[in-house]
Amino acid sequence: MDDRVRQIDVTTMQERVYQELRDALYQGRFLPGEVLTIRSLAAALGTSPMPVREAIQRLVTENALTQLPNRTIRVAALTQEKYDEWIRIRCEIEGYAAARAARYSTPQLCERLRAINAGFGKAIEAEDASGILEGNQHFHFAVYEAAQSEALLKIIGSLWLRFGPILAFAQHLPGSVEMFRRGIEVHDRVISAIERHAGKEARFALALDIRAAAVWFRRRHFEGPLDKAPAQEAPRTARARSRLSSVPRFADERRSGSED
Amino acid sequence: MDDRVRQIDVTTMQERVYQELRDALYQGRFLPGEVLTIRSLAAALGTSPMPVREAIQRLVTENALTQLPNRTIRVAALTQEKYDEWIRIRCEIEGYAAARAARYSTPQLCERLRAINAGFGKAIEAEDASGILEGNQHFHFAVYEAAQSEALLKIIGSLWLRFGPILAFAQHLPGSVEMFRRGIEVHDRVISAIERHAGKEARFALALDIRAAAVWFRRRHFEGPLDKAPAQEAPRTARARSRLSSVPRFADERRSGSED
DNA sequence: GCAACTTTTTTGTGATCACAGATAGACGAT
DNA sequence: ATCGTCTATCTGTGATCACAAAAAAGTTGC
Repeated sequence: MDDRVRQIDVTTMQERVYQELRDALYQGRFLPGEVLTIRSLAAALGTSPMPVREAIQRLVTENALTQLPNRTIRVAALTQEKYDEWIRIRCEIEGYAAARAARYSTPQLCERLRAINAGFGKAIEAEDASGILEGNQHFHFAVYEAAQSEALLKIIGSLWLRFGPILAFAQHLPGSVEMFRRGIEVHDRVISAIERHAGKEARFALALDIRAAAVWFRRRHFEGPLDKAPAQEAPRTARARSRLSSVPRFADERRSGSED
Repeated sequence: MDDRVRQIDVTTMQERVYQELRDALYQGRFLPGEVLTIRSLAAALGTSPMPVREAIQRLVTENALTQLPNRTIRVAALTQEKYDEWIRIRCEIEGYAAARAARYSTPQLCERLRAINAGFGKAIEAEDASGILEGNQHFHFAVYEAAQSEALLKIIGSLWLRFGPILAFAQHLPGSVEMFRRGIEVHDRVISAIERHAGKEARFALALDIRAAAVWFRRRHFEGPLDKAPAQEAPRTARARSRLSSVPRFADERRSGSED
């Protein structure tokens, strides 16, 4: 009716705080284990503590933040066991999303995915660390959106939230570029499977992508030297058995007479 | 040190409010779509509005409650599409939990599951409506706990939260006893698969259990006459194809050239 | 110099207040 | 009788206050 004024933001303060904290976590602007205080965040955001505490509580229920018995709030820090646990869950759920994407796939979707993956490749060649992470996220969520399930997307979003602070480390680790470069091929596999409506293959390829990155990162992060510095030289090159045809598996998964 | 005093509850008010609301939702004490107001809940709980609003926000992020653009809070109501969507996700995630339970299964676990299922059967024969729901929940969560993944258990808990208000309807629908009686057999299948460490079978059987109940309920609830009364006579008996050997499927799942 | 104690500050939590938007009911004009 | 308006009430939201527990800093005694 009247275009002399623009639409303004009508969302609640709390919602905006929540989104801002969420973005910050996604992008790794907070370190794992870092302590957050309501008042200091409120000051930084320019609001009163009120919206902040509600936003924080929401993030605690999503497991993105942890509340110690002291009631101190920290950014969730993953032990190796928890890490493995969440990775397996991610493979399952995000694999399912990929399978559904394959069901609903269209030529337009595949074209879009290829374009995103090409951009991902460009960022890798340019060694643009944050661009790499962004491109990877972009690709994955393009697949998940194609699953056409709002509920699923929301669940996956809260899964990713846990890995944001950790991924921020990854970009500073040596060899990450080579790691992501291999990711391009796996992404291509995912696209190919989606294109052929091959749900099972899409699921497998996507789980492979998650697993490969997870195993790579786990080796540097958890099994490396125990210094505090997160970006030390990782001595081992360990290129053995990094062909894409076999799925890397965690230790306790070496077949126990069952298949899953 | 001093046993003249007992341990008291040191959790925060907000946490207790959250748990209480959660229990109420689980047990179907709130109707789907029911409007909740902070102040009236606070009065009913005997606290100030403060802890209530935080607890409510948490439940909103879990999708157990919905916040309309008016900012009114309602108990989440599922459309048929959303219902189907969530059921499929449940099959996937809870099926995965069953597969993991099969991996870690012990004779003690199977014994326990059989005992729980026997209790479930007793409640059915006694036509004890709330006992039936409780027994069913008990069985399912015993399986999920056996998956030995805290993270997974939490996710599943929030999935179930959405179905609490709906399940409360189910117990008043005619024919629910027969429905649950068939559930006993499926539970037995689940147990058998877990006992044999057959992950794939456990996953399948558990998904079957969810699907069978979901399809049954969907028919009465969404496809029935559109009167407001939730517990009217369901005219159709529709016993066709209710043998346990075939998985009931939703309309859009009749194979589209892909498998998932 | 170091340990134990005391004081001060900081932190999360709960209650209360203030306010704007929404809702419903009463009232009045047509 | 019906539609619109106006008012009174209710609801969620944000800010501020009050308080107890914890942490940090300072102080004292040996």
